[in-house]
Amino acid sequence: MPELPEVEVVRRGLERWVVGRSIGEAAVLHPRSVRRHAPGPADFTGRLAGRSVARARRRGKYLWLTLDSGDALLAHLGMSGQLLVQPPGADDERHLRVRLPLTPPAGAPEPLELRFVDQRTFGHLLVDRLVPDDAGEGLPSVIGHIARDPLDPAFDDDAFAAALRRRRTGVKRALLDQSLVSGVGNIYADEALWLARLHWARPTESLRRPQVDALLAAARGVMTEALAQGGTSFDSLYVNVNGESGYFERSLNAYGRRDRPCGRCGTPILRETFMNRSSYSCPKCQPAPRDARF
DNA sequence: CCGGCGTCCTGGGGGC
DNA sequence: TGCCCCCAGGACGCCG
Repeated sequence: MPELPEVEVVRRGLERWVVGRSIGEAAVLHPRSVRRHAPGPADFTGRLAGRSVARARRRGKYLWLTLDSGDALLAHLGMSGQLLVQPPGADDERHLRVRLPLTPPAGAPEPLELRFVDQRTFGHLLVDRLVPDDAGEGLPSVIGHIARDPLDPAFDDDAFAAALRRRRTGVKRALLDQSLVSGVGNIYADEALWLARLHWARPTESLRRPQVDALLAAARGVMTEALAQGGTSFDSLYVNVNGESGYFERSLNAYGRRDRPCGRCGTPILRETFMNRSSYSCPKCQPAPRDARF
């Protein structure tokens, strides 16, 4: 499940392997993977052909390649998406959805392919115009509503705290709302809440500023640590986004740990269903509020 | 306008 | 052994 750290690892891989190359004739092997490209697969392919890649950028879980046309190739990996850089002769992956030939810059050694592989097709690619954002930088128009993420230097803690307390909902639902703060998914939400000793159903309007600060610090800490561990595996030709950064095996305190002892107090971790997904928490360190909001 | 629910999708695993 | 159901969940459309 790629969240911010995994997507950032992919972005770094794209920066290394794709920036400076040109895209050839793309092949859309599964139309669902470009379903958000409204003009359809042929237009998708046409707007990429011959364009060179200038930058690899990211906001939250979205990442995009800026093109010399003023467009961006925007990607969301969903639950199971991968972007792989392969030699053109490599066997097709079982769930290969889109193939993007990369022509080398003059004098560069070998041709490559960028491949979008996605078992469950929750992810997608699209080509979109870049429009200026609030800082005057280019942002794909369709993600104008996506907030900055906690690792973005321009993330505004004060504005976040104020917006959070204006909400009338539970704190985990707010953390997962990408228009409020981006990049946080189910795993890092549970980990950040455990670190900040907050229950997922805690009403946002009842959070005091020190608790908001603790929550942000926890989210930043857990994502920075995951990034440090995941960032070690992208120096091969493969852009690593298997969603298992090694972080998961060693360092999770709450997520997926049902009935296992809390690392602080030993109380068995509780699994509850919320928003059609699992929430893991320590019932002692993160007691449910009386005025729980879901 | 905003909160919150339903929906999309596939492979792995458990139960019988 | 095979079948069926459940589970994983990000983001958007839509409803109240």
